[in-house]
Amino acid sequence: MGRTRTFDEDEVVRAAATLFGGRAYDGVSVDDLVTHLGVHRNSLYKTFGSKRGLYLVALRRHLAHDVRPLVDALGSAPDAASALRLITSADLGLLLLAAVERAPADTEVAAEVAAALDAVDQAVADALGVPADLAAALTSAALGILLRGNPHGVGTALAHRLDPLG
Amino acid sequence: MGRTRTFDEDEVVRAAATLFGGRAYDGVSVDDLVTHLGVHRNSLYKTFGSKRGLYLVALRRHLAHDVRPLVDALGSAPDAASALRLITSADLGLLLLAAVERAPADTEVAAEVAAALDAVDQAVADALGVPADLAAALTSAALGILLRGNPHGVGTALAHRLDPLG
DNA sequence: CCAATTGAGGAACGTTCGTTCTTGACTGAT
DNA sequence: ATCAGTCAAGAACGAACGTTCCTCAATTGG
Repeated sequence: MGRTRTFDEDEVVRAAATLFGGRAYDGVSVDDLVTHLGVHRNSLYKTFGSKRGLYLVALRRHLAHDVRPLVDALGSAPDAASALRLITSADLGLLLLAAVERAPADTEVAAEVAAALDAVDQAVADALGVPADLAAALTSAALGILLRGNPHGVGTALAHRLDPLG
Repeated sequence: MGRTRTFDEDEVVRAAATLFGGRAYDGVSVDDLVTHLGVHRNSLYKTFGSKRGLYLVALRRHLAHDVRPLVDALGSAPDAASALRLITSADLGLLLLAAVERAPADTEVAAEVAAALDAVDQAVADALGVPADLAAALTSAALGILLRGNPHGVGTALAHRLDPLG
């Protein structure tokens, strides 16, 4: 039944997530994808429908493979400092970029991002036993630290001050 | 000596900053700029050299008109909660977008953004008398809250918990 | 071994991008 | 009144974009 594939679909999605996590959506061209992903144009469109289709799949993979484990780990965070450390040491580049750049222009992306962040908030709230708004604040703070590349372990500095919160 | 301008240069730059603050750099076309700014293509290129030239001027205007006043106000912030409130209620859309989306691809943007954030960090550190890394953490936290649109006054929730810091 | 199906390969599509060119209208100084 | 200089107006440029089409190679079921 037809020729066998020479590319691994999950591998392609993973590489796409890396590319999209590194620069803006419009900064990654289909040529870039074809070149770096080891998949042919035709196969890309046959498999994912469009550039946006591949982006959505890559985003969902990022959420499933990078954010979900973080949420699970947060479930057993003993205090705010630990939670902050967990988030700030996670690889959330694509989520961040999606939130700032794509969500305002793509409601489907916005929904995925909001759901993912809500899950993180919930995990923080449950683990620390703090109100929802404070949990959201902690998540936001961690994202802000990630945004700046967590210079000089800045996350740790805040974490120490937040310990009494737990 | 020549025809008089029919557009106000500062008005154009201000409108450009608004546009660039609302969506990604590549999401704002020159056509968009020409349409919304009341300046003609030719004048745009004559005045700013290129789309990127206009972007840089708009970014610098944003830093001078929106970030600088924030830094000044932070100078007399009595405690961490006040500082956080000041930052989270500022209009920093373009700075945020520039930091996440443009800085990785444009070293000049990266330099402007880094300098601006450093100035905020410094103001926070001076006003509160806290170490540099903690000040940077506070700035980062505020940026993270802005990133999520400060839902339900989340900034305030964190601010109350940070009061003992001041 | 042939027919049917699916992927690979690459050229080509129309559109939109940022930028430039050409033309004409307006202004101030000579 | 004229001339040089600036701006407005919009057509037009080549390049790059996302997408589609066509042809050939490879694989499986009859």
